[in-house]
Amino acid sequence: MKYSKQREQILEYIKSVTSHPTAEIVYTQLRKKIPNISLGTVYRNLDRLSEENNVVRIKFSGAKDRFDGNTNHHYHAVCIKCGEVTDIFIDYFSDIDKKVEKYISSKVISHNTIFNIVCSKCNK
Amino acid sequence: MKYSKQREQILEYIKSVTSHPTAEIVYTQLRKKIPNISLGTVYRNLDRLSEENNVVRIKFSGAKDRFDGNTNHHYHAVCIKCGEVTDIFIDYFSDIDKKVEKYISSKVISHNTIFNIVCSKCNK
DNA sequence: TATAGAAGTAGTAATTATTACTATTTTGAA
DNA sequence: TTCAAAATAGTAATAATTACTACTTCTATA
Repeated sequence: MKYSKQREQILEYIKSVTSHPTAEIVYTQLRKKIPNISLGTVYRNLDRLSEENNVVRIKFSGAKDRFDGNTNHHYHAVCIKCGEVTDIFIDYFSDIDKKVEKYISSKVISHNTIFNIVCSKCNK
Repeated sequence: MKYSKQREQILEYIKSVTSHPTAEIVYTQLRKKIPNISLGTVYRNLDRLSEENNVVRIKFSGAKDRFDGNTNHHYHAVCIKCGEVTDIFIDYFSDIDKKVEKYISSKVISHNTIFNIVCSKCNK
């Protein structure tokens, strides 16, 4: 993989925030520094960076993909009112994989869980 | 809600299978009975049926939505090789919601979990 | 039973998120 | 320095779904 200024800046931006931005948000933010960067470049690089586990792609059902610079395992919670995504730093629930494995008698590789919450702001 | 032959047939089909079909699969199947049914009608009715909890919409990350005629709570497992979706009839893990609730001190409404597996066919 | 108008449909166009394409530019090993 | 491989900008294409519109079907009521 050859160096590029665009990819460096994309990674730097993703690592600097905890807001789980979409590709489009990354694009509009980076245009402040690299005015003629293209949306395709952002998509392509986020793709490659997540392939190489430098960022995490969070696929939400029915919504744009979001990206997370924190590659340590954690869960995500999404507010059903405002859509904000919060990190949940708790251990991986390996016991539920075992339970399911027993049920289907096939290998369980992993699980993806999103918690639907009402965030403190929206609860007022 | 007014009766329609199309909606009746869509519901009947969904209730008769356990294959978790996509809207498009429902469409191609129903064309055998109602040759000029339109894809938009299938989408609209699956939408309404799931709004009214007569069917369950399963939103997979990065894949087409699938529909399930079984409205009793259960989990789903998807084979990472062939994409087949299997029902997992085990109790809802309410304890993990409580754990997360404690962590974020906001109300947890529910969680959505998909298990990534290798099905028995693909394991050979 | 006839009918009016609300709700539903078929067929098509539009939208949204993402990926693909292409001509040009950048990178880095020799 | 050079030059081919890899990356980019800008645009076109794709895929899933939703929206629109003219026509059809239901069904409550006269």
